[in-house]
Amino acid sequence: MANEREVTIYDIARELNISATTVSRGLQDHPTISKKTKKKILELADQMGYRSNHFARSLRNQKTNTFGIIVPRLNSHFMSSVIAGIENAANEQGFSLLIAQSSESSVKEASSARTMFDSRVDGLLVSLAVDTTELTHFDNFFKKNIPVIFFDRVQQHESSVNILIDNRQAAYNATRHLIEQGCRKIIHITAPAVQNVYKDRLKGYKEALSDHKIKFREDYVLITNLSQEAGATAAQTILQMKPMPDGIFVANDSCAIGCMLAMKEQGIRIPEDIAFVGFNNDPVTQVIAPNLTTINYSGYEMGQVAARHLINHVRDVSFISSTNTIILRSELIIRASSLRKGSK
Amino acid sequence: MANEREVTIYDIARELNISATTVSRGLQDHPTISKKTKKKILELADQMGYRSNHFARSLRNQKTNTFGIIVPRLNSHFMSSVIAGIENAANEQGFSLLIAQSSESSVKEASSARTMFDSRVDGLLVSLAVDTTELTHFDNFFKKNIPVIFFDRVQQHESSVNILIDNRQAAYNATRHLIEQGCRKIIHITAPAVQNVYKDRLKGYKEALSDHKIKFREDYVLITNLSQEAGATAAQTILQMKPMPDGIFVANDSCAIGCMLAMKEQGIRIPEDIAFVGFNNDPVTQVIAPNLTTINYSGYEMGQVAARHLINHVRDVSFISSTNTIILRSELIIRASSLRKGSK
DNA sequence: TTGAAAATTGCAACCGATTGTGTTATTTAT
DNA sequence: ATAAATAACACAATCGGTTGCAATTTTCAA
Repeated sequence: MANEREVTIYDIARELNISATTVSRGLQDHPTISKKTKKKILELADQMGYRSNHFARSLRNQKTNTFGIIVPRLNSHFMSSVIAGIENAANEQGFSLLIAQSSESSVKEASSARTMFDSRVDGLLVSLAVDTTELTHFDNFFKKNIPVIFFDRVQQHESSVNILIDNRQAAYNATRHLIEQGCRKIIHITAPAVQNVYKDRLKGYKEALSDHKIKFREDYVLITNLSQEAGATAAQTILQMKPMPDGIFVANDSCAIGCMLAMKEQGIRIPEDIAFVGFNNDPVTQVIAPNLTTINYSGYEMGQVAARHLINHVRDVSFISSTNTIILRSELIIRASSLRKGSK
Repeated sequence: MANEREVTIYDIARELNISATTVSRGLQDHPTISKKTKKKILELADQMGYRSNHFARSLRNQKTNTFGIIVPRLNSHFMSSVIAGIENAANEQGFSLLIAQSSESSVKEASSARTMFDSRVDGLLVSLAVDTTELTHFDNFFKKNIPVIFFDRVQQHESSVNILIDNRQAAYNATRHLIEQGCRKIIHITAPAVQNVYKDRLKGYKEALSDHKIKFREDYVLITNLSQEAGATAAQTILQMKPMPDGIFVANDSCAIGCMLAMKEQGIRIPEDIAFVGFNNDPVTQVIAPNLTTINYSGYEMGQVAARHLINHVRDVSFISSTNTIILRSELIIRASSLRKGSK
């Protein structure tokens, strides 16, 4: 079972009695090679089982045909949808993916970025860790003009594109929905306003309140890490408030779930006592009783859009990088957790 | 913002008035280079911001320092844990990861394998798609002696290693638990016995029945695709059985959940009317009411073990490949979905 | 038939790192 | 002090493909 040597363009050239140059050009469909020669090359290449050597090509071209992806975690429905979308668009165009997770740590994020940089990826797709406050660890990329696209959890940077939803509007709709269901004392559970995902959601929440003449209360905003456990902890805090709040808008589903479970355990009725709205439309929202009202948006699509944009950017040198932000659609999905009988 | 040229070993060599050979060897900590020279090289390299060129090195070494991973889906808690584990072990040793998902299609799996092959990964970690019946699409790897490790969803192959849990035993324990809870008419919902994960679970189920003098009934085994929707469909089938079964062992959690939800909707009480046991210990098992009894095993660990094994295999030429199968620990976690009051 | 434009194809350098072999400098032994 | 052994480093070929420019062949109008 000895390793047979790989077939190279030189082997093909020798066989055909032409130069490696011609083979190389023939394989690339270069216009100066005659159709006849091209055909011969292609056929023989196929027959001999030729496969191009990425490294030789990358070494010469200074291009890798690989994108790096850095996400906080892989294990959410949303993120794996995004990756599926990216994969779909990237594979279609012959790009490979190098994937890393930051585990919500900006330190790990920086180290992954470094790895990606050293791997010479042609572009980077990033959703930021929750504690990432600045983007200096991407400076390498910016300096070398390697395109970086941020999605979902983004931050403004002059030389990169952001792809996300209108978090302010989505949060506004969520909050307004709670208000329309008769809620007046509405809690907002979210993460530190470092990421503007959360900043914007808070803004939307505030605006909805204000538009309905409900006074914003600082103590109604609970800052957590949005984990399921954090939801349970928040529940304890909320249950001790007097008077008891009657609505909760949580900035993600799993935290909302944690909160709901803890409340249910205390005998709180949902939505009668407290109505809930989450964010992301994770499948678990349809497992919990009552089903969780939430904001839905397509990770798959976001991934596709991000990848396609990146591909365009890489392919087209003259790509007009005036695009700064791309906003995708999102919608409120109303389920039992927020539907109060006898309301309005 | 012009792209500055990369620093190469030649630049370092010129600066230090030594040869590139020495720089290369110095960087590799080669024994024939004096400590003094090494130190100088390392320092200057660092100072000049040198980073080694993967491609040049790969081209020369015929090694990529990259592993390929192919999994059915990324969006399960289990799989993302596995990947986290792999990432942890691989990064530690300086390996990069190329990740692809087969979406449970052996066709996509084959195409991903091809991509990985063309990318010249040094090794492959695979969890098979549910409909993969043969491994010919990995022949390329086998032929070239590129190590392939299968995990969780495995198939026997003379030249590859399998890493998994004892599915037969786990299923046996799950079924025995149901029997001990007083169940006598126990359904098993699973996938086609193409993957021996499912074959073994079925075997364990049968053995537990037989050991407790319960007759195995062919019609109590429901073959599905194990999706949540399939669980709901299965529920309808089961509800029409007379007499009604009193226990269900499902080969994964999300299908179990789908089934439970559909049953609850029909007013079936769990576990009083029907007891449930799932498989995987997905977080959602602790969201559903009642919480789902399930089989727990660590994806993270499985990933680490798989990656470490692969690294050893790649590093050590003389690695004794007598290892064929590695079995990891698993355990039954008993929760409310199967705990019947008043039973034994 | 001839000369020039157009169409094809080849030469050779280059991308950056690695390594077998040879060379020079330094020790050690005699 | 001199031969022999050892340490430290350099030469040059190699991995496989790409590309500017030159060389050759074909085509076609005059």
